[in-house]
Amino acid sequence: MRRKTSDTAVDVSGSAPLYKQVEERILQCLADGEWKPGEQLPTESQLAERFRVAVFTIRAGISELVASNILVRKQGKGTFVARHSRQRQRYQFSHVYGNDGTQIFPDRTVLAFRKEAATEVAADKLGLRKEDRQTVYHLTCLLTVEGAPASIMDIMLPTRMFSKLTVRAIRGAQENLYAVYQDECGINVIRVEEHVYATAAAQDIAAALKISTGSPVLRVERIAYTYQDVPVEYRIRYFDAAKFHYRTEEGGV
Amino acid sequence: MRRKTSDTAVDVSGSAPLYKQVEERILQCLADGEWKPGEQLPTESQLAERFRVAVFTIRAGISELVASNILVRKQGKGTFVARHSRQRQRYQFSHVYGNDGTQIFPDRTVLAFRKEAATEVAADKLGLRKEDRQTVYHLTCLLTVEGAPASIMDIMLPTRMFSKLTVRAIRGAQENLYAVYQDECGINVIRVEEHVYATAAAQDIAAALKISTGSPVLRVERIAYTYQDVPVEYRIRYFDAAKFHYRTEEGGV
DNA sequence: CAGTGGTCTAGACCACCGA
DNA sequence: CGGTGGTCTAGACCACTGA
Repeated sequence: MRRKTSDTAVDVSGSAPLYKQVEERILQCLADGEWKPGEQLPTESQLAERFRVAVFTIRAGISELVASNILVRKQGKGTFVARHSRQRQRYQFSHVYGNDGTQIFPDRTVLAFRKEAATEVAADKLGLRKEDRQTVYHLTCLLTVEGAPASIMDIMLPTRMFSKLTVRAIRGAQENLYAVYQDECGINVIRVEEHVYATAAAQDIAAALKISTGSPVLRVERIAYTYQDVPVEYRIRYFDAAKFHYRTEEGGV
Repeated sequence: MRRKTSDTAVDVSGSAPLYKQVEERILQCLADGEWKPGEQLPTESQLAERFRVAVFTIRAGISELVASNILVRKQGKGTFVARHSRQRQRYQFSHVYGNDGTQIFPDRTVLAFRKEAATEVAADKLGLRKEDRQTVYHLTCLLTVEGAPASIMDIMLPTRMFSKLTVRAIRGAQENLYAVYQDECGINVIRVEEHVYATAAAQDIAAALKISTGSPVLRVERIAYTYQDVPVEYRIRYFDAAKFHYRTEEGGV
């Protein structure tokens, strides 16, 4: 009598482990918007009852999502959907550092925000199908550090998903843009993929960064994904290579 | 009677959780060389007995080390110290991709291997103290993909740690150099830190890569660490930016 | 104080491995 | 077949939170 067969919750017929199914179910609830960023999930006991498994099994499922920064546990309070908050873990995905080794926290100035037809490349990166209206919001920003230009940034966002986005919200955002995506559009970025290229600065880039044409720049392309691997943002940033580099870490205790 | 006070194994006096202590203890055994790369650890029951905790607690500790790629579990066989094997997970730390999106698996040609005084930079990166003999093995390799030069690589290794290293072993290695470090010198790399710079190719680099002087190159610096954050390798690679880029991923289910 | 997640135990059965 | 890790249960106490 180890398992019950009349579960309304989890499948038992020899498939994946229960805790994996729990994880999957929770992920589905998140994708469906049942629990939105910042909100509290039911307690572990309640989830155990709902899914008809032991608390341990719920914990195992939640643990995987906590490790992925999708949920956060707060002892004594509850389990919550992670936010790209202004304070905590801000710049979670930022890998660009000053060449003196310090992490940078640039200021953002919106240079342009317009709706336009997606370029072929952008449509491809964002997985926009021909059938869809292939329009995107195109945001161009200048990033500065202590007043000096550090980077020029172009962002493409599918208009279909970001219909509620306003330039006002972007301008008002003090920190992470992903917090804006969450708050304004209910879109939760949970994974990013970055490609880093070394190039010589084209004329327009050089002008924006106030460096000479042809000097080395880092080009950082990013595709950001939400649940179920749906791409939501395509971003290109250029950095003056004389001042900045890209840093990663892998492995470790 | 939840815990015993006469443990020979773990500390109970209100400090870290037992499973963290287990993790720490295992890590210490690894650093001490009690279990070497590829070897099998005692079974979970045996460890539970040795550390005087429940199997669950052992599992929790081991799980963290498995997540860090330091141990591997094989169902039905046992738990083993992870190896930088020739087949599985080879190029665990490699983030360089062809610009067409394919991961590269270059061939390695040793151009030079000599013992020399560490430069100031290298001594710094490798944490060599003034009191120590600051000598390093300096390995220079050419990496090629289908015969075409892809990268020039310089590696600095403290001679004190790598006294058993031979150029023969390096030349004979088909795959990952870290497997050589393990097999020949008993040194286990568990973490790497990389810094990626965009630069214009200097004359010697350009010549080695058969590109024109001043064209954009990626410079990838790496510091590799073993247990307890001891740096063991300082590596610099240059790639033709027209053919290669650097790729990372973060987050995700 | 009650309720939450955090840690831990004892014990069960399962899936896989190799002799 | 016995031994390994993989999953799961039921239940306990602890540490933290906020009313």
